[in-house]
Amino acid sequence: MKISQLFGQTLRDAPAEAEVVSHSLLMRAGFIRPVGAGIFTYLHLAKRSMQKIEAILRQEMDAIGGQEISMPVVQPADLWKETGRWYQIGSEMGRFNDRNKHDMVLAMTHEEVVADLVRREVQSYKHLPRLIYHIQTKFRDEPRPRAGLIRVREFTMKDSYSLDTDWDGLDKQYRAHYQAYFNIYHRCGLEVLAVKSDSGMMGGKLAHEYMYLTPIGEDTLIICTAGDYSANRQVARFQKTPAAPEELKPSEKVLTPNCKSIEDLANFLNVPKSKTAKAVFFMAQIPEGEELIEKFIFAVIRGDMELNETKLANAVHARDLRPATEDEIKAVGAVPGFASPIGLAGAVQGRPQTPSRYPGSPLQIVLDDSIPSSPNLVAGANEDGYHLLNTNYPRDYTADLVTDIAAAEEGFLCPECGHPLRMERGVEVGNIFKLGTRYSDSLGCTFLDREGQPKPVIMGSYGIGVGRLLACVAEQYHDDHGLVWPVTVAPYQVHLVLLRGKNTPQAEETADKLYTDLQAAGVEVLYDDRDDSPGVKFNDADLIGLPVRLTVSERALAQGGVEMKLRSKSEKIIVPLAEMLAELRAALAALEADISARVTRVDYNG
RNA sequence: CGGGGUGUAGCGCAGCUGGUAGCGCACCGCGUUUGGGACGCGGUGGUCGGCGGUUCGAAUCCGCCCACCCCGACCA
Repeated sequence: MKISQLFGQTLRDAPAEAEVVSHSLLMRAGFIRPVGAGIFTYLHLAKRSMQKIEAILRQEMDAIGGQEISMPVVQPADLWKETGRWYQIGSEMGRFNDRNKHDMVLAMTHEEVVADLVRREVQSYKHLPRLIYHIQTKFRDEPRPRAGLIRVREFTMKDSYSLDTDWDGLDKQYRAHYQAYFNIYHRCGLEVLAVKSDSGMMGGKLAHEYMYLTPIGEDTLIICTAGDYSANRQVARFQKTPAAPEELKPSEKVLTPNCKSIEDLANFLNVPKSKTAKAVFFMAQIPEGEELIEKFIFAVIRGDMELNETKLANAVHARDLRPATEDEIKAVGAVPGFASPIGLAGAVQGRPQTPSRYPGSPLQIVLDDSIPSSPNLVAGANEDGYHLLNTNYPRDYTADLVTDIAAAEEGFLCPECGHPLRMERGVEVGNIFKLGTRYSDSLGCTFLDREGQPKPVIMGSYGIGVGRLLACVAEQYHDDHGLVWPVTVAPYQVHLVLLRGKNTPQAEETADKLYTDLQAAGVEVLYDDRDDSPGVKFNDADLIGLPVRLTVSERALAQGGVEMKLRSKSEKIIVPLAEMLAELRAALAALEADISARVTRVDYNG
């Protein structure tokens, strides 16, 4: 491609809204252009890079037995009604009516269509296992698109779906993806970490997210400093510091004016926060059969820890969780700032464990598992200005559920080895899910086993966002002058710069010939044949960031050849024309070898 | 959805004590330049986000709306 012919141009200044470096550089280098919030046009350079990534995706998917298909972006809503997600998913799903007023869905993922396909095609265990995948556009009406290609509304994703007769088969395909995904990222030069994650709206059993660690990431990760454990903070476990055993003391009401926070309370009573119980209130939407029931969730956690909403939502099987309003808190008989389960109807000893006849919403009391093992805690008295000393579970109150609902923090201890945990930010560049029978059950994907018995197909789903991956590579590979693409992702391999001589046409003729010769030899060349000054051309070359730069000029020819320079290095060498192709191939091969060396076996962290 | 911010030429910005819009870059033409974003001369390009109001007169003041960005909520 000649730059003089290239559609679009580089920008000297990035648009003011581009805050993260990948967004800014991809804009300036002429890779992407915004169309709307979270919606981009990919210009030729970006398109080529994405095609490189897609080729890697195809190779790695094919290598683990995948077969590529293509499923539609526009789908009838009926399928989504069958799985219930039409109702579960909120406004992030693009919906519209076709001309016959039928509800239609813009694909935000493809489980429904896959499952529908599977129930039509798979009848026998002989049809399994299979792995199908496609690379397709998806639309999610994200509440807040941001950071250029990192979080967009319309994007291209590779998603694959494994189909198995049993859980061992799923595990096998899951592990195959686990490694294949590392291969994909490593071949793109990207350093990632696989962490255990919440299975969220996908449902399912086990999930990993692949994280590119960066401060601009939206996810918070908990990572063991000794390397034993890593997880998304949403599901991260940790070792809770046990409370010292004590005799249970009788509870006692004390005046605690204006002590509405744990901080105030601990200071006022001069006790550590770990000797207090903190109450947090939510309204949860919980599916019961066909219906959604709203429940008041009364969560209690030791005062030295914070509540983890994802853990709580999972514990009560809530579809949606929001903080309760002050009125809703009062309606269950609790006093905000001075609340505890003690004395609440439904929490009193001897009462039924699942109170439902309460004014307002049904009440569910959930204790963090730190509470039963911590004696003599200070808790609210449900009376303005008063707390109770020495409250003890289950002596003083009951709960519906005791489980881990605590949020991991920097410095907490690793659940595996006890070393301190650290927190990092990351961008999720892919994920793998053991779906199990979530979609097989709701859409009726069954096969007949050897005994002729119907069994549900066991599914897994696995996704990688192509544009986000590209953006993360740009985040990892750039310098002050621009992008520095890994050779495997670069839109072209070589940036050929012509500096026209003022006296003779020799440089131009040489560059033109080199351009056609390299192309004929199968080298991908971007040829800067423009009539611009050297500064402009070099700066653009640095900005676009192709791995190898060749400069044809009178000066270089006078020195006996063409100048070759790697984008990632500062050294320049003069290569005689006769050796150019061989030298170039060697340089590219060396770059490829650097990448290949990164593609290694990764231990499965299940 | 809550909080904050910004909308003036393709991009970056000024103009905002009201008087019919400007700078740099980019772009077009001519000439000079040619190894790190060159220079001269001459040009093109804007319903000042939209609608309504105040006023003799609105980019500027007021109201409503929209878009975009940031923080949070949310998020396979």
